[in-house]
Amino acid sequence: MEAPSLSVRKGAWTEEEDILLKKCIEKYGEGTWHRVPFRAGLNRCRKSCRLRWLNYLKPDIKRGAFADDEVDLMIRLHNLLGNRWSLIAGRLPGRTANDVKNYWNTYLRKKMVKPSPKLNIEVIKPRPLNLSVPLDKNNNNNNNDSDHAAASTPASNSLVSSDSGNNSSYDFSNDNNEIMWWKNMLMNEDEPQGFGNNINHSASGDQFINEALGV
DNA sequence: AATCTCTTCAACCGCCTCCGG
DNA sequence: TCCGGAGGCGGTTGAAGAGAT
Repeated sequence: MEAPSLSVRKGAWTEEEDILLKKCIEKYGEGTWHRVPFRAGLNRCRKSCRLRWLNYLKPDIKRGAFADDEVDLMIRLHNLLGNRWSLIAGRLPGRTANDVKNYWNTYLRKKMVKPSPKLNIEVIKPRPLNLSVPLDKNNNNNNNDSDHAAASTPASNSLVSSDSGNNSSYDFSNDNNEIMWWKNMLMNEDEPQGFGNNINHSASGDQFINEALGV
């Protein structure tokens, strides 16, 4: 619960507040959000500070319209994960969960007027598949198929290659299982039987992600 | 030009999970 | 083991701008 401090400020952030928050994060780093309002001299709650930073002020945030390949990837991930916006955003470098959620609710939900049986997903429990095909770092196993655009896009590069840049997505370079799982999922998303067979539906997506991230 | 309606997206709210004491 | 605080997430709201009438 928030400390019922005398009238914590709400609503739109001012430029001045943004500057204060930015300076504070630059100085102390992210985290310990409960201390941020005090450190920054802001009359805002910790959640508001965190949200403002993550959704707007963070330097690597990508602004502007979603590219076709980002949308394609988003749809595929949504088919796999459901409304797990933070997980989806984690695979879209520079995009925030809020961006993804807003985009989905604004544009894509309209298109999915009635959820097809395929979209009526029970959230799968992602886990690495045992693929015998070695993963080519250039992802050339199936890249002749235009429908697999996601696998050759900058966004998805973070899925299949070492992503040592400063974006916030997970660096999969040390986890071939993770790489292969995602690769397989994205490529076979049109063929439910393609990924359903080897999946243990007893675990949760979170569990998988945690395992994959080694947490 | 004025008013109404729709769209967009930043921000808030409430809940859940995790972790340390 | 229990409890409280902090972090994080998804759903929802509402203000502002754009477009339509």
